[in-house]
Amino acid sequence: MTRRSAPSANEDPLDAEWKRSFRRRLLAWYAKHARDLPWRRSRDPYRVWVSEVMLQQTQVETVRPYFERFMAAFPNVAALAEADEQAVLRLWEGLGYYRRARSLHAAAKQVVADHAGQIPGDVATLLTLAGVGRYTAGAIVSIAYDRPAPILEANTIRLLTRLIAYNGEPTSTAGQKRLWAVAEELLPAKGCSTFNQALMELGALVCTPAAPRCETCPAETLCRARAEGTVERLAPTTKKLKFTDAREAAVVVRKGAMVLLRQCGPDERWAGLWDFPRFAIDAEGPLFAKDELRDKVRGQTGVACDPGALITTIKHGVTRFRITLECYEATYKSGRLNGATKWVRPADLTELPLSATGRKLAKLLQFTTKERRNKG
DNA sequence: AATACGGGGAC
DNA sequence: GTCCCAGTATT
Repeated sequence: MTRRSAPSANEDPLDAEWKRSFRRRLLAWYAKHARDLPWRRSRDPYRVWVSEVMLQQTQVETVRPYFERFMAAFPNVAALAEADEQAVLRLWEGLGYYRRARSLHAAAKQVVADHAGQIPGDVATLLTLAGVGRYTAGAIVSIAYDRPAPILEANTIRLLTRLIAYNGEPTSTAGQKRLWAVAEELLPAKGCSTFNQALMELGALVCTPAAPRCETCPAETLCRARAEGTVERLAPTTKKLKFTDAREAAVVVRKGAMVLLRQCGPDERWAGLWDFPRFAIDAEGPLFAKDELRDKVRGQTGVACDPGALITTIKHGVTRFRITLECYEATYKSGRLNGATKWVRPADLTELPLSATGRKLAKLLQFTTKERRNKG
């Protein structure tokens, strides 16, 4: 185990002149290097809020097109509050973490009902909104309202950890506490909107996880880790997770031109989204799975079917699972649908919000068996 | 303090 | 393949 120097050295108040210098250099750098991002074109609190929620654990380039579409469909908080949740989820499809979309929609209703349609401008009130945590609240207060509120997220955790050469675990409770304090201490009295965005931008473009561009960093001579030569030896700012393999089956039950879909319940993964009947399977391979498929489709939908050929196998990762999804054909035999289940024409699947694998399978259904084979 | 929650980009 | 991403809520 490597001996680290005493953490107490990291707890010292930051030098006032050092802080001024850091702020000045950071802002000068940002003035030159800020990216043109759609959510930076105005400080409308609604736009900032939507962008911040979309950006939670999601990369900027991934969010960009989603943000544009979402704002076109729901240009203000009233429009979002009045929207149908299915429409909101459909626009969120592919972005992941669908609870964000449901929370955002619920919070929009909260804002209309409890705050006269005005997005709150203080952290404490923002924290009462669904899906708004300490980071997002701080981001809205600082970026949209240009008022002092610290932020701490992936980019700035890494940046600040290096800047002060934090020698504990940045992901620990103590580490987070310290880094939030640093974020607050660095915050200028004025210009918090630009400052916080600049902090994140520097983390995203220069103070990167791998191969940070220290030679071009405006804070190079102020950075304690750079001075110590520990930039790439500090404790990681993210936790790694181990994957578990899982085998699942999805079943395309056909009844004439229709296929069977079910809506995921509020307490399961993909809550609110639709998917083909889908479940974990124990049996090995198509020849042995039929009885199990029949039983589980019936249990999940109330419908009896006759399972047939394997259509395709889809591999994908979701949260901590590495899933191998076997997709089977089946024909309807009998039985009535239970609650959240319905028959849908394949062409109409475009209107439903589906999981990524559900969408992949839905797209395949547009083709004949022979065309699918040719696609490999 | 640990875990659940998605999907895709970058290497 | 692995790592990571403008986190939040729940247990």
